[in-house]
Amino acid sequence: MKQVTIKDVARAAGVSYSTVSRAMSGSPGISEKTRARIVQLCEEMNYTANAVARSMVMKSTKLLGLIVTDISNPFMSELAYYIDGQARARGYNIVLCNSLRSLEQERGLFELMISRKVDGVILLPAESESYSTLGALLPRIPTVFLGENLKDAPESYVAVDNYRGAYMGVEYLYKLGHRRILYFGKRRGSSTHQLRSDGYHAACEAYGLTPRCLNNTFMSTSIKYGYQLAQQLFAQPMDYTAIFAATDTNALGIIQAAEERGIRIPEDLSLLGFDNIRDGALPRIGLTTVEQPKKLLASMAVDSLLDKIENEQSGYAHRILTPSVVERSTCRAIEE
Amino acid sequence: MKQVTIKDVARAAGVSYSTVSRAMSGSPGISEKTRARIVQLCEEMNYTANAVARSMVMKSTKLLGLIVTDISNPFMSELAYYIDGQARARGYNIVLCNSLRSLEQERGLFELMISRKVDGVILLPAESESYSTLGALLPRIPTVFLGENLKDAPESYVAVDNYRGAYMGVEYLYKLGHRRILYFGKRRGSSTHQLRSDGYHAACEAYGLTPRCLNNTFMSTSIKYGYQLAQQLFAQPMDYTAIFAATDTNALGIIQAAEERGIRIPEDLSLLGFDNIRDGALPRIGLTTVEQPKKLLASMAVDSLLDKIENEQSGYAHRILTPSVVERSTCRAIEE
DNA sequence: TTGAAAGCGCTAACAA
DNA sequence: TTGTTAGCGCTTTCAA
Repeated sequence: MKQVTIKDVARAAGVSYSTVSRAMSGSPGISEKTRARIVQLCEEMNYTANAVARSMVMKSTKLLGLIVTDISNPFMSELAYYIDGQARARGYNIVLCNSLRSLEQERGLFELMISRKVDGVILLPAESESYSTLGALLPRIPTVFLGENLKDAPESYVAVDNYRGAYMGVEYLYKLGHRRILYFGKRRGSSTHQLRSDGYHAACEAYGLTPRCLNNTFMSTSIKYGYQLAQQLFAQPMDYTAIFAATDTNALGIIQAAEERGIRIPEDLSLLGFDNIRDGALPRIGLTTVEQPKKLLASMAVDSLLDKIENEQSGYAHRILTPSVVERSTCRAIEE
Repeated sequence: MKQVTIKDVARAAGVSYSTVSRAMSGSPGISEKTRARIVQLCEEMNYTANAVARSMVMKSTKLLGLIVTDISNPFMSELAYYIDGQARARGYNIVLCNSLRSLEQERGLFELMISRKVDGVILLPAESESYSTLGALLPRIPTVFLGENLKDAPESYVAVDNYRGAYMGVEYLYKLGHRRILYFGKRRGSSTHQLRSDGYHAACEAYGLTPRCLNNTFMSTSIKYGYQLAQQLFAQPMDYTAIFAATDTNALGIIQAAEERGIRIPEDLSLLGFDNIRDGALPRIGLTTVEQPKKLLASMAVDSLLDKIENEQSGYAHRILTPSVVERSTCRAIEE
């Protein structure tokens, strides 16, 4: 396990170590002959440059921090997949951490990233409060927020237009003939949820519909909580023809509760989700939903961050992507 | 963005920088008074130790490489979640990479990990061939293979007992009354698949059943391929009462094809999976399956690796965990 | 209890 | 074209 260093190679080749460094890094000012000889020798000696030492000198680790709340969540793991691809294509690797949706943990991880000297961090925030919690830490390292809309905060973020997505969702259901649409699962403390809810209300107003909401009173969003909420809901008489779920995970919970209660989707009830997580595409589920373009979100986040890093831009950018409705089989047209 | 270094703090405190270092690292041989004063000053100055410089000196990055084939795969993202948790609890962070199930990529990533000087790597191999492809690289960095069974190779791994799991699966179906069980989706180039298939055959022999197999001829395993394979299968008359799918993803593809064909599960056909990915637990799916204990696999992989690193053990360990059957709703008892 | 100094492995400015 | 040398920010002997 003894590591071969640049010195060992230099000694063996009978040159100085700057020559070896030049040969390896492809810098100019070295004869092709020497370079070839040295590169060859490096192979033979199993020499691999020490990236830590290089980071030290270059003041760049070529590492990006990725802080997510929970990598086992399919929405986040899909984002992570694309982020890694894009980052690697540009010569960076990813240090991954889970904040467990705790502001405290998140802050600790952020400090860790600073001390690890990653070149920048992509943050899928634990809550919309994250921005203020992180406060003084933010200027110390290039950061882009992903997924959460920070409104006009002076910090880079990329997110989908949640307001518009919700608006489009209502529009879609309206055109299918639905007039009584329940909005399901809004959670406090998330600007994403707030915007979606606002979009829903605006669309209702525009189409002359009476808004009706069932909020999520739990701390986070998951299939389980969606299920529990839906159980309460279905205990009451059903005075709506469609449910617009704040997230796909909520929708999945609704499906489960409906199943148990003998409510058929979409025959008795139409269901629309938001996010387009992969599970929604599964057989027997076929969830119709508002899509977040995950690949695009990921690559824009990386590009946005690298712009900041490589061009040392001190400004910030807000990028808002447009969602779209993905039709599958949980919504149907009705005549009322 | 100018970084505050230990020197700045030392200057401000009017002490040498070794004193600051001692104060921060909690080493002995420094008066409580000075320590308190310096710690206080560090806070005020926003000093954060540079982990890269420390790695340089300590010859340890406190970083673990995690190479998976595809983090968006739910089985792997769940493992990654637990791995991060366990690693962080022990003071390490994770550098995540996707090999895209390419041996070539995987090798490149492995070299990258060596050059990044991560303290060790956890590898979810692209293929069973990975072990030999990596060959000469393996001795250069502590590694543990996760998920794939390396038989008696002199390298650490932790995996589930795939042979036994398959055996148990057949046993389970047998007790439900099934006598004609089709094994579905074995893929070449994976020792995991080979062992499961062997277990299936052994159990058939033990119970006097005639083995019957449909192999996956694609390069990898996914819902899509499972679906295509199942389409072919269902074009033929059905002379079996249960399918044992090599993986849950295969099973999900089967469900889809069955759905389209009007084959009811479990009324017309029982279906058993393997892995217990989270999607299987979804409403309307309720896949009965052989479970891999993911949390345990993850923490054993981390512990196994850290043992190797921290105790500088040069040996290796093989850890095989026992799977179990998770009953949900895709299998039923029959009388034949 | 504290300070001085060496050195981790590398890059780059400057000399030769 | 190549070599010499000064750091990068830190930890850790060894002396004081």
